[in-house]
Amino acid sequence: MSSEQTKTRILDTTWKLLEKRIEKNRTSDIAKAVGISRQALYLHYPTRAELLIATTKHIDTVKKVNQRLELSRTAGSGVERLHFFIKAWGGYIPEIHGISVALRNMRKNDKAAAEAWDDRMQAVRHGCQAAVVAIAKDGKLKFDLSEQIATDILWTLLTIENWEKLVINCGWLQSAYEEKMIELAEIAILET
Amino acid sequence: MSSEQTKTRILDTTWKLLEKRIEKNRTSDIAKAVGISRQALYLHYPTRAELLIATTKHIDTVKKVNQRLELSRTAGSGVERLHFFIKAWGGYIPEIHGISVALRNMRKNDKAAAEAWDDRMQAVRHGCQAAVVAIAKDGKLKFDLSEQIATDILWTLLTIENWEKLVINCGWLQSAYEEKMIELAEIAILET
DNA sequence: AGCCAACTTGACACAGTGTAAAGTTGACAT
DNA sequence: ATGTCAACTTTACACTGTGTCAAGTTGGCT
Repeated sequence: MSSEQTKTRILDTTWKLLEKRIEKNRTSDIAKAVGISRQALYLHYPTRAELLIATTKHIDTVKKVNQRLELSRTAGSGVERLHFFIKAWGGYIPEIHGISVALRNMRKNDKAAAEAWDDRMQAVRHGCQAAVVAIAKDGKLKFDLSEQIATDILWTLLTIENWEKLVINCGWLQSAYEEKMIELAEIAILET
Repeated sequence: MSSEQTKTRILDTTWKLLEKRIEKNRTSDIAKAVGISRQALYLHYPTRAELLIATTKHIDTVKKVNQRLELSRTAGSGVERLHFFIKAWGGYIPEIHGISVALRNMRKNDKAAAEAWDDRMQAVRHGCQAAVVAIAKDGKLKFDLSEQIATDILWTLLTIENWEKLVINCGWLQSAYEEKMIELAEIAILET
């Protein structure tokens, strides 16, 4: 078994494991699920944080997140761009929810995990900002909002935590979440 | 030193400790700060979760949270009630932020902590619901929103996580947070 | 035959929580 | 003044999960 093959198996297994049962996250559980020893796992990913970060990147590659977000870049208007972005990111959240919980839970203890999480959130913020800038260019941004404040609001609305609250706690359908988020984002930052 | 006096000292110290430095949360740190041995701490609060939960209740008592929320109950209109509630709860978040971080961090491992946290969030939800019901009674609720959906939205807007994002991450002033939340809540659930 | 990469087994260090047990101290009751 | 009791101390240890260390196995390649 080549090192690369095993690494891929590890990432796929970690992904699947985190996707369903949120418990049984320990390195020993993951190793068992992959079918290798815990030490072999450490051979490939020296810390739990690195494993989770690699898994996140793996999911991004497989799910082609960049390609999804590409759509919003080609949008004609700022408002259209906002729609595409919310659908792309909002629709991506369910795919990364499992791993995001694991990564988030490590933040308090692990600096590397905290940085990886923050990086990801900054990437989302950039997406929000791009939509806001496009809207401002169209003259559609609410008159009393700076681009920064509008970005703050959009970024806050679109957190994974808010998705969790609405879809998991409140039982909203994914489609309802996406529609409502678009509606809320619009009334929050667009001039009517 | 009577047991009650010591318990109060423990709760006050835990409160102060969590208010500033978020690190140095360990039972040994708390005991040291109180000036007693770690075992004496366990004598009064047998688990960390119980200590944190007791601290939360202690803060509620000292800060008279019920009294604050009372105001919104005496409001004339539904909209007024919404304002009072957002100001009361939104203004309370900074007071409990430290302890809320600690309690939240325990959720994944500790059932008692998870329940205490969820209880608290349910209490907030009830406040949101009461405002929504009052607004609906005035005929001011958005026509396409059920009371439940409106409550979900309000509840989600007013999470501690969103406060953190805006006030801590984005650097908003507390006053800006409160004003913006009132504005957002209004445009999200009120019929214009 | 010899080598090397991928793996295994087993032991152990470390942090933080919680338990157990034996000893100290000071107030208060008789 | 003596005994008792509650509040506390010190010391030691169990447990979980992460990460380290070291020695051994296995199978393919040259």
